[in-house]
Amino acid sequence: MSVAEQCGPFLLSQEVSFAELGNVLVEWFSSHRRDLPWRRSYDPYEILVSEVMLQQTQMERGVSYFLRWIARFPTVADLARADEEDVLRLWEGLGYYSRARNLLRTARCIVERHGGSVPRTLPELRSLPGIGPYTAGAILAIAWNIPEPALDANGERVLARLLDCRESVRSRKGRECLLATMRCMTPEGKARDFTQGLMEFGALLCTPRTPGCDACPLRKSCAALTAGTVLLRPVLPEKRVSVPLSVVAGILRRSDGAVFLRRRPLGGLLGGLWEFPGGKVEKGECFEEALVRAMREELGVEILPGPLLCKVSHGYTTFRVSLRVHLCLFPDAPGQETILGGEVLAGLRSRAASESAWVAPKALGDYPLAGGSRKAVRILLEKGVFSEAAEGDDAGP
DNA sequence: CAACCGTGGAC
DNA sequence: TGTCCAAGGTT
Repeated sequence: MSVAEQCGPFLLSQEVSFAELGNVLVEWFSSHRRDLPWRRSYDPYEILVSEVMLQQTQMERGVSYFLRWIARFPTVADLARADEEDVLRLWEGLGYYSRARNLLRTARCIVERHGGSVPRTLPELRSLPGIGPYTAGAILAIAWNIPEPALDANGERVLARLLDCRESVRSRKGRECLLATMRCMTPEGKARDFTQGLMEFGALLCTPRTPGCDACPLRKSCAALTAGTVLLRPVLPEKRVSVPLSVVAGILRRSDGAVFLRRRPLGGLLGGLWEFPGGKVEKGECFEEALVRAMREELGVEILPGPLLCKVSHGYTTFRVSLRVHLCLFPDAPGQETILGGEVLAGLRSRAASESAWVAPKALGDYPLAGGSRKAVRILLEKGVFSEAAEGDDAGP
């Protein structure tokens, strides 16, 4: 009990032990568990994929991506043989793209260093790229039924409310307190169902805004409910303000109808994804001026700003982007704005090298696109912007 | 420890 | 429409 006293007034009714509360959650899970594809066989590779895929991702989206992924890469060995391009294509739209590249690296490590089977120890799992404390614990508990605590945002919320924990869940003290509580609560031999049950409970009943306290099997033991602080738990860090940002992108069209895409550098924001060229609108600039400058600085081409094709808004963690997509015109080819001259074409090739491609509109779906460009493509295809010119050959990556 | 890395659903 | 938030990890 000293564990809980460290982070809040501990009001748990004295007759009930943590272990018994753990069993209550296991019991609750047995009758409320959702039927998820990886809960059929608890295949360790499938657990690995699902855990990485569902990091910071909502369940419903995760399931559809998971099914597609398993159909394409049924085993670790299949994934280890894959191209990064294929992997990113299957991940497109899920966000946090380093997860996809790390998952591919992890599969290759498992094949090379562990004979193709997912490790069963904490140090081995933690040494794999993209596997942190949560995911390592989740794999041990869910795939192997080994009692290692795996605390995600759902579990943090449930336990912080149960204890009425006043410490921030980001602080070491708060975290240690909740982890210790989770260890105490894990029923003997039931790590798999308890770990999933705690998360499922947080996702379905003990939700952030509208928790179902009336129907909660832990209500008599919940310190936050007694104290009236349920909606104040867990204590989360303050949000940073989201900064508005104006961005412009240009559509370069070749005479055969193909459009120009470039690939973002690996490692940074949206690393490895494709997008229309362009850049930030600096202070004092209008969108058209920024477009001309960006195309000159980044591709070395002189263009005239063409008509506005669409506007897109797109939010990121720390900023929100207002994107405008313009057609690019060429001063040397009046009246032939969709045709790039041979010199311009050669210049583009030498500047952009392998990190760019001319893509037929119908082949745009073959490229993993960054969020803004993906939204723009959807709009432009709906508007029929690309349907005027004849479609040329697919200029693949 | 703080900052960074995406996206879409809920309200 | 805007804000909050999610089955986190890395640097």
